[in-house]
Amino acid sequence: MTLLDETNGRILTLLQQNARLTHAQIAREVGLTAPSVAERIRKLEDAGIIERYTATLNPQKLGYTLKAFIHLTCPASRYRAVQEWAQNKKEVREVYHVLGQVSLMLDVQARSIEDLEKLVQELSTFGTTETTLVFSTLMHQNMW
Amino acid sequence: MTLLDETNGRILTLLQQNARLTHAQIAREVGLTAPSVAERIRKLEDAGIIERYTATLNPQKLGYTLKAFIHLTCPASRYRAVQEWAQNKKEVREVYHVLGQVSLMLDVQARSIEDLEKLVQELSTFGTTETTLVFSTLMHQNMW
DNA sequence: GGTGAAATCTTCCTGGT
DNA sequence: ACCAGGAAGATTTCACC
Repeated sequence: MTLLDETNGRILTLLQQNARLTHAQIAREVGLTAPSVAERIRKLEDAGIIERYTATLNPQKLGYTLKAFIHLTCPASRYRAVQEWAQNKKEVREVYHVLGQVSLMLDVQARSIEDLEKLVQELSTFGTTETTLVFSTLMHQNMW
Repeated sequence: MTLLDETNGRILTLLQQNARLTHAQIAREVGLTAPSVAERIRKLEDAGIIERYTATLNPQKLGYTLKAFIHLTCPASRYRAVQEWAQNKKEVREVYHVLGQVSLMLDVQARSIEDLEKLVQELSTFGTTETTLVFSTLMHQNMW
């Protein structure tokens, strides 16, 4: 068996849709037994294809009503400082190092416009920022 | 009990770190019994705070060696067409509707530069594009 | 790689405080 | 809201193909 055959593809799709499915439930879907599904999943984990299992929370319900991307242009020597600053901010979801004039891109969420303003102000100490506010997410796709 | 007390916060943190933890394991961590943890999780799900449980796959291991954001400026009347196009593309992870001159922002992955070029070319039929290639992800933060 | 069966653990349900 | 106990079901391990 190759690690990315049809059956494992279906297992990956199922686990992306619901990571708490039991091996028995998955086994029924793909036409195998539970131990055999468990073995396949273990190999996918060992190979690093499955990185982790995570619960996705609803930002709105936690008070984060705004989502934005902040492009930060700053010297590479400040990257570490930005990263350390970001570590303590629940508002910062991800920090990307990107190619081009803009050097860092931050995926952020905020509880209010004032909250967002504060983030941008603090980031301004590192370099120049450009903020793109998100209206809505039109689509989300699974990986497999 | 309020739905977002200290205990539920810890449960949410644990489930974000590993969505496949058993109720018994979580119960040991937070000092409760399994049925009581199960009840709390059920309420968090019902309230929509927990949206879903998902397996996170490693894009690299699936052949997606490139990550990029594509900003697409196009008339609002084309949004639906873009969305339909994106639906059939495994390369497109998310589509955001954003404020400003740029109207849509696509989070994409590609297997090669040629693959990325093809995406950009196809998107060009909807409007003007600007692509930001991602070097690396410096940080990822949990929500709670 | 896969199965089937036994031992162990988890979950689900009920009833009690 | 939480706990305890028991039934039902899931996981894990192992011998076998």
